[in-house]
Amino acid sequence: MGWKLDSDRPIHVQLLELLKTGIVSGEYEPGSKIPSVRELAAEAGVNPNTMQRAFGELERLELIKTERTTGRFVTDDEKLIGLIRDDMAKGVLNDFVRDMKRLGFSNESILAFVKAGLEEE
Amino acid sequence: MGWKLDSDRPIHVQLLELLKTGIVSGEYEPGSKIPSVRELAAEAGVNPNTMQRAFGELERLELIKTERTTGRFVTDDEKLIGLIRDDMAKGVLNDFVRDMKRLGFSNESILAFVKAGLEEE
Amino acid sequence: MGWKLDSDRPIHVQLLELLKTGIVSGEYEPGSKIPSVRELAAEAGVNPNTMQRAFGELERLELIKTERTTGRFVTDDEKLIGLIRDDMAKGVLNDFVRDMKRLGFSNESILAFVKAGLEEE
Amino acid sequence: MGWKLDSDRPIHVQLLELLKTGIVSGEYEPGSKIPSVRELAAEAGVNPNTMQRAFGELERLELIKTERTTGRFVTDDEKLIGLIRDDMAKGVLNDFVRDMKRLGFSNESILAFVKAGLEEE
DNA sequence: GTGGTCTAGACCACA
DNA sequence: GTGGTCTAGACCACA
Repeated sequence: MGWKLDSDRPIHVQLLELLKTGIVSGEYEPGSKIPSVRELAAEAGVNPNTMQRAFGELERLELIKTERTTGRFVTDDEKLIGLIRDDMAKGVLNDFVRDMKRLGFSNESILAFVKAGLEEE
Repeated sequence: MGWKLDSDRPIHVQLLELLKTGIVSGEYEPGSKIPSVRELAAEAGVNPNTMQRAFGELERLELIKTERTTGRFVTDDEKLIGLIRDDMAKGVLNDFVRDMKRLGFSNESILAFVKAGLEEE
Repeated sequence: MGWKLDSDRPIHVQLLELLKTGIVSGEYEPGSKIPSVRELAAEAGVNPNTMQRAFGELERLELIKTERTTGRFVTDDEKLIGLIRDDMAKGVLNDFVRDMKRLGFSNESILAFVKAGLEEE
Repeated sequence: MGWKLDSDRPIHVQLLELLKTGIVSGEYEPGSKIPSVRELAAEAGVNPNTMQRAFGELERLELIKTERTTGRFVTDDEKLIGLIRDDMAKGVLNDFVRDMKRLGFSNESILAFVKAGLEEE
């Protein structure tokens, strides 16, 4: 997990973003145990309270479940994970399309450009 | 021209980006006159020196030509404009692909996702 | 380093010229550290910003490399240094030949004159 | 005659330089009549007094002679003209050699460089 | 009016 | 300490 934080947006929002990405990308597998708040806070170099806040938001999204005494676990509801993944992807896609249109690209040329770019790799 | 600046990256870099976008998107037409440094600086809410710096960089890219006492003009080299447009687009695409892969998308699924997203509009 | 500046040409251009000369002549050795902007600015009696601008241009020529927080270093690409030295020499030669021709000298007489002048020393 | 003047050195010195060059280069032929002060002053865009001063210095060098009622004439002493020409050339050469040495050139390499440069034309 | 230059001085990140 | 950025404001040449 790369904990690259900037000073622009609230830290807890950035942590949430990173944790969500970790889960939807499969880095933290469905049903698996997540490291403790203290541990992750130390890793990311933030105050445990801030990391705790990000976890609270993760929990509200039902991406993690807390089981007293044993710790926190990634949800095993893979459908939910998929939905959130698609939601995040939609955000990324929207930004991408917006930027391409600013550069004067049409829908068709965007698609062609992506196709060409992916084949090229 | 929307002059949305953040405090993250140097302002002159952001101004350069916006001006480049304005040119490659055709908002500033090839061969046309560009508003004066003072005018644009006031519009963007920055110091004229900072805007001037962005212009210096634009000029090094040969996207504009300066005529003392009359002002600055967008290059009429449309081929060059096209090249730079493609270059910027490549940057945008790379960021997009990188973010999508972080979310666990494969090349194929990225393409499908883009396709679906564009048709949906 | 003699910092003789006139009021004829932009100071930053003159500084660039002097720094380039310092590098191609070997006064600043390949790979060696260059004094800080503030130091050189004080030495030359100019504003640090102006010296910084000259450095920016030096860097664009790739004659120096900047390492944040440690300082700037002369490139160790001796081939490049040689190329730029020859380039500057060509400029000096052209001016010389132009002036001699204005005085009515032919190519042959210029060569003879240089030869005589150099032997004389 | 190109009357390019800068604001750095005294105007009359620059005028003298230009007139001397005109004579030693043969543009103003030995023994020929020179245009009037008024005329030349107008051409160069300077005050006639300033041009007059330059002429006074030219006269002191005996490069021109004034004949009352008929006007001013370039000297017909071609030997003198030659001496002054060489004197000016020496100045030009000295500056050239100084600049080349600053660039790290030795006497031998200067000569070779001049030779190569002249042949190349 | 236009662009170009320069200074003085503040403030930032990084190590 | 290092380099990098930005502002405010003055002044210049040119047409």
